[in-house]
Amino acid sequence: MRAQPTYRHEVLAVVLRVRAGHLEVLLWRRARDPFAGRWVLPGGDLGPDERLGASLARHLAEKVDVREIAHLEQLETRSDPDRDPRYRVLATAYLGLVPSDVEPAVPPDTAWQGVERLPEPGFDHGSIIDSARARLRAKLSYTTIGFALAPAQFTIAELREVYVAALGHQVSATNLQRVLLRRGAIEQTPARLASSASGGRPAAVYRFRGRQLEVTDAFPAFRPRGAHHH
Amino acid sequence: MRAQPTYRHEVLAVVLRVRAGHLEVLLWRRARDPFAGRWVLPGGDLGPDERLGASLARHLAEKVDVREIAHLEQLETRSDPDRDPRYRVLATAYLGLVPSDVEPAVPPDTAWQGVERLPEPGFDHGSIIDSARARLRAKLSYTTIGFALAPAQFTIAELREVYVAALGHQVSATNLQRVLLRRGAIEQTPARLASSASGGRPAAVYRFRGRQLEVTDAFPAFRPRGAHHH
DNA sequence: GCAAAAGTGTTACAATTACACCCATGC
DNA sequence: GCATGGGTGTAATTGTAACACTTTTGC
Repeated sequence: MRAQPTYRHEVLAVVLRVRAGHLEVLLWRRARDPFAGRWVLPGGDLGPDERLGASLARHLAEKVDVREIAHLEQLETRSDPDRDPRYRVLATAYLGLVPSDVEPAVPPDTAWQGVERLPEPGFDHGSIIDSARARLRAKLSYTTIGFALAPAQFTIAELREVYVAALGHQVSATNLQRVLLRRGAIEQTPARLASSASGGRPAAVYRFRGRQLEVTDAFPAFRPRGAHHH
Repeated sequence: MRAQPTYRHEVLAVVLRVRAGHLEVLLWRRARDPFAGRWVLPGGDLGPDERLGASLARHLAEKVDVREIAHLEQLETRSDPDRDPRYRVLATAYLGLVPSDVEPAVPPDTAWQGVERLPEPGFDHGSIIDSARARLRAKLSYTTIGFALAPAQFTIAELREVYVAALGHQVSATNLQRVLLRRGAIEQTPARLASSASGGRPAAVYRFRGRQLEVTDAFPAFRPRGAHHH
């Protein structure tokens, strides 16, 4: 039996957050060729006896405080032999989400970049970011994944801003509140926010009821009534 | 710069079909240890300069006629260092679907096994099969993925049997027909089926309008009316 | 005619969107 | 008081489920 070929394997993180109404991705500026000066996803090589998720946490720890990542899930594995011009390396990408109320300190070569009008990233990282955005948009609709982007406490107006930025289309504050309340995803807290200098009714403060991803709207079609879970 | 570690990498296929009202998975009986005599997923090692998808097609070709696989998508990559007791090997799993009207010839060590009461497979393949079933169930609800399980032409009763087997719960033929017609997923053909010996109205024959996966029900919530795409 | 199987009409129901209106605050 | 922003009431709309009824066949 002849020896089997082996391959380098790297992990990449698409870490997203919403800031000032814009969806941003954590990128890192490459110092050397190939793609010197271009922005790329943080990550690094898989270590011996290391799982992919653990490896990602280890590499991300050099860039951000990993405890601030509220949700992490595997996206996909890229295998194009030419995806890195230097050598063959497989890459498994993850999607990570950071709440908008934490401000992770990042090293000088690292920055949050708005995903709209992003300068073309190096390697195949641009299309990986596209995959991550598509996954996020889909999951916002039928899971409680919003908890990972929203601050711990928020008004409906603030939450709306997060959803608008992540979904890329307008969302009505009224309907957002009612859908998430009916599904049991968020709840009102006793707190009230002071109204702004320009007046207006003080906003109620809400929070997500869980810090775990939950599927609230599975199998929308073909489901007999008895199978409901509300 | 020290040499980076490299890893074996294998591809695995969860190929599913519906037969006589049961969801079945294509499995292969291991001849040698570890897990001798246990059923495992077909697949094999990734080759040099080979993409994951191409590698999967190559390995599957030893088991089935690959042209009969109507849909193939990447599922996830497993990285537990102990998932194979012999050595460390990463595995990328794919989901494949075979229409119920093709009868692929399979080698003697390979068989279609009902996913209910499946004898515990070797390695971590049992949990990979679970992932594949979950993915299939979800996508049946909001995409046209049914085309990959259904025969080229079918009656609504036949299509219903496919959906019941894949979803694992009852589906009404009436509602299935209307939902898929309204979404433009299926269409009626001029053909009629002769009624059975026991009589009854002859069934109309339908077919899926496309052979590609299409998302028919994206973003169920938070979507303003203008954003519809029907 | 009668049983069987397929398909349609219709009603009921649930989820969501849209929008008018009311509420609570600062100035 | 009135502008401002937050929240609720409610109607309109859509999509789906349920089920009775009609259609079309074999015997």
